Amino acid sequence: MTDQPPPSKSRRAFVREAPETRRAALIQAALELIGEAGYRSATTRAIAERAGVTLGLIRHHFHSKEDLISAAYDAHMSAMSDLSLAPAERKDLPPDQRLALVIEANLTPPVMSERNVTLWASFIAQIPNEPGIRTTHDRTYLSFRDRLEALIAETLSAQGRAVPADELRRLATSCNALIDGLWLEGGACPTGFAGDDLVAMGQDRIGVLLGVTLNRF
Amino acid sequence: MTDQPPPSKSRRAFVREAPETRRAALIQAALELIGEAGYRSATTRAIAERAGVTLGLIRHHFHSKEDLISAAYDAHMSAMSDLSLAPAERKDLPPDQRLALVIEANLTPPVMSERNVTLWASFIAQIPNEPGIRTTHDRTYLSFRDRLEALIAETLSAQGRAVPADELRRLATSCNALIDGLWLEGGACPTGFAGDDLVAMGQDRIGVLLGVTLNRF
DNA sequence: GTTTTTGTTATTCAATTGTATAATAACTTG
DNA sequence: CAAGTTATTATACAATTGAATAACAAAAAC
Repeated sequence: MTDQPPPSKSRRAFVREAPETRRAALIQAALELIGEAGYRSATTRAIAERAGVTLGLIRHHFHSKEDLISAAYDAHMSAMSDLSLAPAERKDLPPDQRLALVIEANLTPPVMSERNVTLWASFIAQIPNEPGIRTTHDRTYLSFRDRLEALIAETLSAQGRAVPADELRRLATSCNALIDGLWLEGGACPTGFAGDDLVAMGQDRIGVLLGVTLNRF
Repeated sequence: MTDQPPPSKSRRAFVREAPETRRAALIQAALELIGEAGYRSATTRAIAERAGVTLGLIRHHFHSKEDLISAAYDAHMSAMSDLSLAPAERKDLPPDQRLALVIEANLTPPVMSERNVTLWASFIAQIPNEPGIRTTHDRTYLSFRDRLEALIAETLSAQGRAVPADELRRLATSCNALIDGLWLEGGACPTGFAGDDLVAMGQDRIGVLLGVTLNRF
């Protein structure tokens, strides 16, 4: 069927792909490897093999391995933010229900997973080495908190409640911390919590912090 | 003053130390290096140099580098637990004040620091590689949560309130998550929060979750 | 004081890593 | 269809790594 037409001297057959395609494939390969077996397993050779290419392509499409890792961190955090904040855009739902869905998305797969905790920890641990990682971290963290803050403001406003800006900021920071902490516990101890236990806890406690009822939708 | 009596053939002078001393020195050296510049910088040679010995000693006092890293993680988590839970033992103080002090200890240096976040993330990222790391993580996590749960129970009980065991467990899990999340944010964004802002937030929000007043001691 | 023990140094080794360079071929352009 | 572009492969290289081994000496045992 798919017999390889032996080229002149047994050189591996290949297809030219668009740079964006190859970059995306290399990024995905790096994320898979780090998520599966940690940062150490993501060598240039392993990444290239996972992406179905040879080692040299990394240097061709990225300035260095460090550059690839930074790009992978950026892509991963963007994807996770989009996944967990997707319910916030559903304008057909009331804000309190959207908030409950955002919490649920954060505390269920695929956002909450052992793989993602490993990935996240691997990148955080690289902060002292690569300045690009810190920049991306700060940007994505503030972006998520701001969008969560907006959703909280909407929720409170819909109930006729108004809070000062600084108090709103503290509320968002605390709720963000609670979500992060539960996400971490669920991902690091995958067997420690039953079913939607963490989701119920998250919705319930954030409801208490905000003075609203979020669960039981 | 301290001229070295040149040994027979320019071999480095040394002093024999007790195994526990050397083990502790190597562990501390590893923790310093990982905390300063991440896991990658903690090579066997760098650890030995930091500890003031030569490379071969690691294999003499530990079965492997992996064994040293596991021991370092264990020692570090124990030290942090002791630091942050020390106020819980002060029987001269009422439980609500002890709880407030535990929260404060968790959200101020030396427990909350960029170095410690880097350290913690580095170890978590090693979980897929070394099974010993996961064991230590689960043990220290559950130990901290249990002791926090006991302190919460004491606090509520002192106010004449009793909660079912399962609800108490959820309360402890949520409070632990909130503390972890704030600790993480403070350590990862050292410039993002002013003074005791995080401490006030932690005490205030956990007070809300428990229905007690913890701040302003 | 002599012997024994073992903590410690010094050196070597095989494996792996990220990167660099040259050769090649797939696709594009005209 | 011919020439040019560049994505891709193949190979090499210098540096680093964790580990292994042998030589040595400091302290203990006798």
